[in-house]
Formats: sequence, C-alpha cells, structure tokens
Amino acid sequence: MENKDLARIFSEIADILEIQEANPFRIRSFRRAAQIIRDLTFNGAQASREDPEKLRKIPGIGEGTIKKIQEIAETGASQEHEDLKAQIPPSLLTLLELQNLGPKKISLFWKTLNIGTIEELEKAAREEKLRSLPGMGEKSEAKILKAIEDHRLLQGRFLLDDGIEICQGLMDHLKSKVKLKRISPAGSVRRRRETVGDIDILVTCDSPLEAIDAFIGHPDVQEVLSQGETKASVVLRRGLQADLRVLEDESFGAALQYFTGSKAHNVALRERAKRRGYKISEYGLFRLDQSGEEDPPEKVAGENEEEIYRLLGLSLMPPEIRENRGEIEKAEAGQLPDLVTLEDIRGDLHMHTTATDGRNSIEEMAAAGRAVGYQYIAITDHSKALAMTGGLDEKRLLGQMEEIDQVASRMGKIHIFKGIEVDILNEGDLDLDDDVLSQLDLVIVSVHSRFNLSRKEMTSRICRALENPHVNILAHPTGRLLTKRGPYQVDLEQVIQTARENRVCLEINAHPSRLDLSDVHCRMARDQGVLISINSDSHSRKMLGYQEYGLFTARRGWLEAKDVINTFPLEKLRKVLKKEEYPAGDSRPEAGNSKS
DNA sequence: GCCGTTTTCGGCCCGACTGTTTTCAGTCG
Repeated sequence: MENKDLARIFSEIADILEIQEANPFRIRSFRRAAQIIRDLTFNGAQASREDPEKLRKIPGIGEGTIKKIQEIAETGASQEHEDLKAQIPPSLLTLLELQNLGPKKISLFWKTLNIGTIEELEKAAREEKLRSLPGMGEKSEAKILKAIEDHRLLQGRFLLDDGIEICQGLMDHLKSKVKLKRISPAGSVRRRRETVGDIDILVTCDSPLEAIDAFIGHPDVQEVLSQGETKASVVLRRGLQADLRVLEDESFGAALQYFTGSKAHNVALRERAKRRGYKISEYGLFRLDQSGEEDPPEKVAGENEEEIYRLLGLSLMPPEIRENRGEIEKAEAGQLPDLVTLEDIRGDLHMHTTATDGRNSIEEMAAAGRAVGYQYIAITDHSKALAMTGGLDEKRLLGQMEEIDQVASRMGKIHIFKGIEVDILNEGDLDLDDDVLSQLDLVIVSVHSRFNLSRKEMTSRICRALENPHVNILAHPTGRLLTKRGPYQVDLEQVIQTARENRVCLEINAHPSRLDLSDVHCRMARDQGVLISINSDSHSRKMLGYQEYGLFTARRGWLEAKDVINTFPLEKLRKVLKKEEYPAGDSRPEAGNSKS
C-alpha cells in the first residue's frame, strides 16, 4: 500500500464527512493526516505494523490515525471509509472538483433535488431549478455552468508527476517479470508535457508474449482493452490508459521517435523525409526509388533515433522540444539551444517555513537544501494578507530576518537569502511596507485573491506591483492549477514587458500542479530577454525535489542556463537581485522570432 | 481526531470576496 493510496482514503473520509456536516475539527484532522501521510519519507502502512511509534511521534498523527492505517495495511480498506461511501452516491464527490462548489452546496443539491452527478447538476442549472434554493440565484447558476464547462475542458489528463510515477511503476514491474533488452517511455511522458493523457511504453525482448502477459497482469490494471502479439492496451485503476508495444531491436529507434511525437513534430518530419526521397514510419526510415515508389523499400535507419534524424540532415533533439515550434529548423542550422539541466541549478529561491504554512523550520529547509547540493536558498514566507497561513506582518518578518542570520551562522556552507512572498493587493499595492521590503535580499510578489478581475484590471494590478523598485520575482504568474483551474485573465505580453523594464524575473513555479509559467509563456519571456527563476515553492523539505518538474518546463520553453537566475553563482545572483545586472537577451539573435 | 495539560476535556490558523441577503453563508487560499 503506497502512501498516496493511504492518503487518498483519509482525504475521501474528510470529503464525505464534510458533506455530512460532521465536526469540522475532526474533518481537519483527517485532512491533516492525509497531508502528512502523503509526504512521509517512508512507507506508512509498513511502519504502522513494524514501528508504530515512528508514526506516533509525528504531530498530527494520533492513536485513531494509526489504528486506521494498521487496519488499511492489514485488510486493504477502512471500515469507516467503506461505511461512509455507502451513504452517498459514488459520484457525489466528483462535484467537489467544480470550482466555487463546496460541501454545503453539494449537500443542499443532493438533499433537495437528489443531484448526485455533474450531468444532473448541469441539467438542473439549465432548467433554472437551482436559483430557487436558499442562497442561490441566477448568477450562482451561471457560475456553476461555467465551472462544469471548465471541468470538462480540463478532464481526462493527469499531472506529469503522476504520469511519470505510474509509468515508472509499470516499467519496474515489466523489468522484474521479463528479461528485456530495451525499455523506454514514449509519448507525452517522455516529452515531459505538463499533463499526460496516457502512458506509452516500448520494449524489445526475446519473448514478446511474456511481456504482454506481464503488462496486463499488473495489479493496477482494471480493464484490458486489447491484447495481441506486439501490443496491449489497458485502463489502469486510476482511469488512465496505458499502451505497451513490443518491438524488434532493429526498429526500436524508429518506434521511439514515432511514438514520442508530438504529432505535429512527426508530420513535419515525415514531410521533410518525403522531400528528400525517404519514407518514415514506426518501423524505420526507408529510401524510396526514383519514381517515388517504395518497391522495394530499402531500410536505411531504425535502430536508434539519432540515425534517423542524421539522415534527414538534423541533429538529435531532446524530446522536450519536439513540438514543431521551430526545433526542426534550428536542428537543421545546427543552432539547437543548449538546454538547462538539473546539474546547472545552484539553488531554490521560493520556499516556506513553519512561520507560515510550511512544515519545516528555516534550519531544516537549509539543511535539506545543502543535502541536495545547493549553494543558496531563499526563505520566502507569506505576508499578512494571507491570514489563513499565518502570513507575516512587518514585525514578525523583521524577527525572522534575525533568525535567518542566526541559522546562517550555524549552518555555514549554504547561503540563505532573506526573502518574502508578498501578496499583491487589489490595486497592485504590496501587503508590506517599502522600508521593510528594502531590507530584504529578495522580494517575490504574487496574486492569491480576486482571480476574476477583468483582463485589464488584473494586468494593471500586476504591472503596478512589478514597478515597485524592491520587487525581484513574480511568482506563479497566471495562477493556474493544472486539471483544476484555468489561468486568470492577464495580458502576459504586457507583464513580460513590464518585468523587463523593471529588471524583474518571472518564476517557473515547479509544483507539478502549477508549472506556471507554462512552456509556451516561458519561451515568450525568454525571447523578450526576461530572466527566469525556477522555484519549488516548497512547503516541506521533501518538496525541494519538485525543482525537476520546473526544469522540464524550462527545457520545453527552450531555456538555457544563462536564462535562469538560480543557475548563477552567488555573486552574480546577488547583483541581479540588487538590480545592478540583468544579463539577459540584450543581443539574443532570435529575439521576437519565436515560432509557434 | 489531536493536543496539552488545568490528567480528563475544551479548544482547535482566519480574512476577503461573492452573491445572496437585509445581516450572512459558502468558498477560497
């Protein structure tokens, strides 16, 4: 039993209790437990049997939680969870995924109109049956229809971290069951797209049928869609489709190229091949005879990707940029970007501590940063407007700055920047006084409220904040939550220009559910010479590892190390934060020519 | 459900916004 599965049970219990209007503090306990379990650095189910004291010592985990974990570890389920599920329609919880719809409203709709599914809710809203309910009106009805529309648009895709994890699990399973020669993920997982629609795995081996059997025999397989000698398709328990293809060694590279895509990239590549007298397929690159007929086709490449690209006059390009956004032209000219790598990253400039809504102390975060080899980190807790997190006011912030000095003197080796993630208020004012901001090394600004301003209002609100001379970084610039909430309306071109003029950097928030800036906007910023900071926005030390996902997005946005400030050595970064330097893009040859 | 302690039960991050009300409930972060 994985921590994620355990955590899901606890949070579902909380969801159902909430709909039933149970004791809110009990609900909060379940949620807290779910969060803690999700973030455990060891297997919780296993610990509950072998060393329950290890769990008991964690604040927020009490006897009740431990008993539940033990029960789930032993029986695979929790009786209370099962009982609760039996009391509501199974689909009721999915209504919680709709924006602006919480447990109270859902409970009301269910109890008065017997609404248990999104479809029923939509019907009721269209028939104007909701508006007569207490606390409801025309506008609420319209908002619900909008939320349903948003939900449909975002449905059916999974976050990249889930995709990678599920894919890795399947690959590990295959490797443990069958002797494989080669194995690789393909598709959007390999391209590191921010969300993935399905999982593609390619293998070569001597016994294809065994590979197929092992694949469909995975414990998470819920349904086998198709099963043949070289290919199988399944639906996994979590609703995601996965495909396995078993190949010959000599066509592995061709298949990898073909199934990695993207579709647009492949179409462009096939056109190019045809112009040059080739045909390209999942089985290889074939030279056609003079007449353009393929009889007999001569296979000239297929075992590895590099050969195929080389014969088409192209250097091999990283999977992340295969989107037909100009990479083929650059590859032809030998001008592919030298993409930033994880090894280039020297620090993390956005993280929280127990002073607000983080779960580790300054010292713990610094130690964790040092452990991953960082030269510097920045402590950037929330400001007071975010009351729910216990955001810092001026006085507490000054206290924290002193504390950072003390920790820094103890820690040595890793540099700790004193920072803040200060809220951008309604009109673009900042939530803390300028004279305190001026004493910090690093000021991050971000929007956490009033997401539905008009595009014009939001743009001017954000730009006004960027004009404050103390501001260094705009965090999660569009506020989106992948698969849950779209970006707020904002003119990013205007924001990018304002950032450039004021020597402000834009963030790639590396949290897998944000990845904000997106790859495309990242490229846009880069082309305008705006510097980027890749930040984990960690709320616990474990989350420092999210940097990898920010890095994927940066690579998909064509960033090189010189575009990313947290690849800079300490002294250079200091100058950027003081706005003495802003070494980006002044003479970027392709500035303004990004092809999309 | 968890915690701390006043060892046996009471308290448990909260402010802003929206749409509905005519003083507030629900949702979000």
